Amino acid sequence: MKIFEEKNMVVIDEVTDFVLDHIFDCGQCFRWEKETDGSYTGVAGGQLLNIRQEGPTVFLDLTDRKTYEHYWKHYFDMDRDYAHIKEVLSAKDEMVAEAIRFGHGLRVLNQDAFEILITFIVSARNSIPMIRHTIAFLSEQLGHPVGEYRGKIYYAFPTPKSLAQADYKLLQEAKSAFRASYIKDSSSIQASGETDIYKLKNLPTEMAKRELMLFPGVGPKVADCVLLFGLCKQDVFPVDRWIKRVMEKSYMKQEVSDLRKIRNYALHHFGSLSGFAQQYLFYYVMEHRAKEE
DNA sequence: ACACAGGGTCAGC
DNA sequence: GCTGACCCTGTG
Repeated sequence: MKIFEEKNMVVIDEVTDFVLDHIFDCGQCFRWEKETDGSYTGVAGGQLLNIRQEGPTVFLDLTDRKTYEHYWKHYFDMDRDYAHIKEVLSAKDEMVAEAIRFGHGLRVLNQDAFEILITFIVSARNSIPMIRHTIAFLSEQLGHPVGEYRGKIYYAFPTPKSLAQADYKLLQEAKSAFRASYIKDSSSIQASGETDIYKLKNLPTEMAKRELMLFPGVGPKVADCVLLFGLCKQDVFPVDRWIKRVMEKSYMKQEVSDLRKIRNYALHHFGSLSGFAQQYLFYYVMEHRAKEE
């Protein structure tokens, strides 16, 4: 992997195990939009970025390499050896091996923990297009502008304080529906400092999970997503309705109503790489769901 | 038209 | 431990 600056771009050459379509389409993030030229534009950590890929070469629309080194490098998890992860997981079973062949360029992004908390509270009993809509609306209404790109203004994700103080009317306009009070109350907890979600990164996974589930609207599944996508914990296995189906069908060979049993089965099977396995499997089943039967 | 499902969680038994 | 309700939108 080589990194250099060229024509006001930061260029990463000879990248491996990296495909933008897999990364942005696998359901871990909701704020990247695909442009007509195939590039993606989005906001993370209060920063605007346009990024595109031509085979093994990735172009980031940044004037300064330091911005990459300081923020985006970690965001895209560039220091991790995905070839090794894929090799270890593929040896576990044929189902995950197939999912990895399909989503071979997937990476688990290191996203902002508070943004992930609110986003996955919104995700409960919701559809992906509606989640994207609600998060975009809240950012436009409550987030501060971070820049303009191709004539469009982009906004940061709202702060805990701004969401805690938001009118219910606005949260209704955002179509957050019955999740409005969860958004407000969870944001209040973070804003008041009653619990600092960012400090949970330093706790063991199980302890951090218990703390997360004290936020209203956060159950076992959302907590696992916050741990995986926002707190750098990979020994988790978020079980949603899609993962439930693939685990019942391809692994446990029976219907399982207790989601904890599915989670424990997967954690035992995939070990410390469970979070990566979950993402490969989720992306695979989501992209194949329409074709079944 | 209208039932049903969509990255679950919570309150009430 | 189970069960139903939850708000709203897209789909057949």
